[in-house]
Amino acid sequence: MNFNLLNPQQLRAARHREGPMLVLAGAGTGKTTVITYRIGHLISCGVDPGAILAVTFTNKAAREMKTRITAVVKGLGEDAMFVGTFHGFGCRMLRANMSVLGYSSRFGIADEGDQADVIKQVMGDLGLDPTGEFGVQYYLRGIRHANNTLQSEEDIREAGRYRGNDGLPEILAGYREKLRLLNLVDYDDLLLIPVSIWTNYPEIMQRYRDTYQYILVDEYQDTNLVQARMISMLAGDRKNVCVVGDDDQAIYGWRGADVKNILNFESTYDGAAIVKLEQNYRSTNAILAAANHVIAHNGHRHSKALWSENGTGEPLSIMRVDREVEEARLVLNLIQHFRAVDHINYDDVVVLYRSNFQSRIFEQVFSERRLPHRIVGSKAFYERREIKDAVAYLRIVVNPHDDLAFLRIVNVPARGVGRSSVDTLLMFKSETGRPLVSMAADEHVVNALSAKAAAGLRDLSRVYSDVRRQFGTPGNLAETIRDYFDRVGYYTGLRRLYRDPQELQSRFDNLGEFVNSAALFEERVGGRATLFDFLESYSLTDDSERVTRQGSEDDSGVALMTIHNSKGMEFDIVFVVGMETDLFPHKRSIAECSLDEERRLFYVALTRAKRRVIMTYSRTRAVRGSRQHRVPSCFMDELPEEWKAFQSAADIMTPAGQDDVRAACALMRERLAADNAAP
DNA sequence: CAGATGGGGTTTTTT
DNA sequence: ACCCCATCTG
Repeated sequence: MNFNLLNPQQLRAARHREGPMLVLAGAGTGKTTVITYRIGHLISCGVDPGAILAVTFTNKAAREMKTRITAVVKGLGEDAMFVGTFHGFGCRMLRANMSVLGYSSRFGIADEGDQADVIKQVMGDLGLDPTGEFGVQYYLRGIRHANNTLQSEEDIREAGRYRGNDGLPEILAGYREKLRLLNLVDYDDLLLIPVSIWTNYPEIMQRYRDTYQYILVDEYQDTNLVQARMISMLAGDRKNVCVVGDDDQAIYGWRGADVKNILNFESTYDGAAIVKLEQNYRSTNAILAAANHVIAHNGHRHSKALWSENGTGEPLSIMRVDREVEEARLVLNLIQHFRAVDHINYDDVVVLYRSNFQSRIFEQVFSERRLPHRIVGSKAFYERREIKDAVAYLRIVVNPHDDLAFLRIVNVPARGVGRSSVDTLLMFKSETGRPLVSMAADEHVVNALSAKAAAGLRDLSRVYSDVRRQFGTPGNLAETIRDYFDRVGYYTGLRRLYRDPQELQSRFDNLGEFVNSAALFEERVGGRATLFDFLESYSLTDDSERVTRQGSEDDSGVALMTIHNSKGMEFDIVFVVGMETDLFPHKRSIAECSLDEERRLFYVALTRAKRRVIMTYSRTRAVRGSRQHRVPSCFMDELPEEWKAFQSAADIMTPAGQDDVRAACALMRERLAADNAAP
C-alpha cells in the first residue's frame, strides 16, 4: 500500500481508526480509493478481516470494491471479509436465523411481479375491486413506503385515518400472511426481518455486534431508514461506522432513500469525524465550475466545491434543434467529428437522457447510420416473459410451496389447463391446505378435471418429480435445466407462440443466455452448485449482463443510458439530450416539488464528463402522438454565463485541415467495410 | 380453452 | 404511439 498516492484529505480518511466518520466524497474525488485504503490500513494494523463489514448498494459496486481491496491487500482470501449489498447481507443473516421465528430458512425471494400477484389475491379475498379507486400499484407503493419508513401496522392504521379508508392495513396483513404460506420473503423483508430479529433477540444482536467491529457503508446518501437502522444497530455503542457518500448525488428519494441519513449523520453519531473530498480527478474546471454553480441552487446540503488540476477546458455547449430526429442526427454528426478529429473512441462517449423512451430515436438513427452503440440497462433481462417463466419453473422445484410460480407455468406452454381447472385446483388446495404442486400430483384431484387438463397435469407432474430428483444431486445444473425445459415442452411451446422468426430467435437467445448464466454460476461455485444456490444468486445479483449490444461485435460503442444509470461512471464526452421543461426536470417532479432531486440528477449528469458536455434540446417534440412546442429546461439558465455557450454544430466542427480529411476518409472506409460485412 | 381485440397507463431502478 | 392486461368471441 502506497499512501503517497493519496491527497491530505484522502489520507486523513484512510488513516481513521475508531469512532464514527463521515466522508463527503464529491463526484470523481476517489472515494473507492479511500475505502480500499482504509480497509487495507485497518488490516495492516492487525484488525481481523472477518471483523470488517463493507456494504454497498449494488452488486457492481461490491464487486469493484472487492477487486480493489484484493489488489491492495496482499494475500487476502476471497471470503475473508464481508463485502456485499445490504440485501445480500440481510439474506445471509436470515438464512442463519430465520428459524427463531419458526419459519423455514429455505425461503425464496419474491420479486415485484410476485408482490403484485399476492396483493391481487389478497384484494380478491377482501372483496376489493382492483380496477377501483385503489389498485394493485397503489397498495404496492403503500406497502413499500410502510416498509421503507419502518412503520408498524399500528402506525399505518393511524396514518390511514388521514388518508381515508383505503384498507392498506388489512391488505398488508393479508399480504404478509400469504407470503409466509408461500415460503417467500420480499426484498424489503431481507432488511426488515433482520432488524426485527435483532430487536427481539438480544443474544443474536450481540453475536453480530461482536463479529462486525468495523463497518463501512458506501453511497450512504442512497440508504433508507431501514438500512440506516441496520447500521446503527450493528454499530451499537462502539459506533465504528464509516459512511461515504455525497448528498449532492442523492437521486433515489423516489424509491425510499432518505438524504437525511447523510445530512444528519453528525447528530446521529455524536462526535463524528468529517472529511470532505473536494479535489476531483476527472473533469476540467469549466465542467466543475458549472456543476458547483448549479448545485448551489439547492438548500439543505453539505457545501462542497469541486476543483481539479485538469485545466480549464471548453465551456459547456448548448445546442438547439427543431425536432427529435435532428437531435439524434446532430449528436451522431458530432460524435463522428470528435472521432475523426480528436481521435475519441466510441466507448468514451455517452448519451444521457432522463427517461428511457428517449433512447428510441437515438437507437434508430444510430443503427441506420451504423454508429456502434450500446444501450445500457434498459429493460432488465429478467423482466422478459420467457425468463420469468424459466425462473418460475425452477422456483417450484426448490420451493414446492411457491404457488405463484406454479400458477405462472401451469399452462405455459398451453396444456389444456385453463381457468376453471385452476379454480378446481385452488378449491382442493383450500380444503387440504397443501400447495398446488401436490394438488396437481394427486390423482383424486386430477380425476375431477376435464380429460385434456388431467392429461396435461399428469405429464407436468411426472416431469416435475423426475426433475426434482435430478436436481437433488448438485452439479450438472445447466444441462438439467435445459433437459427440464425441453421435457416440459417449453421450447416447442415458444415455437408455436411466436410465429415471427426474428422474435422467436430473440426469445430463444434469451433463454439460452439464462441457461448459460447457470453454467457460469456452476463454473464459479464448482461442482457443488445447487439449484437453490443458483436461484438465490439470481435473485440477489444481476450477473446477467444487462447490456444489449448493437452495431458492433465487441462491447465497444457509444453508450446510451439514463442519467440514473450513469452514476459512478465517467466519459470523455457527455451528451445530455432532451434539455426541456417537463422532460428534465420531469413533469412529475415539478408537480411533486422535488426539483432539488432533479437538480442533483443534472449535477450527476454534468459530473460524468471528463472533457466536454454538450446539451441539446428540441423546439418541438411528438408527445403521445401530437407535435408540441417545447420550453428549454430551466436548468440551463442555472449554468454560469461564463461557462456556457449557445452553439451550432458548425461552431464545433471547424473547417477541416488535411489531417482531418485523411481521418474522415479512413472513417469512411471503415464504414464501407462495416456495410459490406452486414447483410 | 385459446387467440384476438380493446382500454388504460406512461420517470427514474436495485435488490 | 406503444405496451401490458383484461375481457370477449370462436
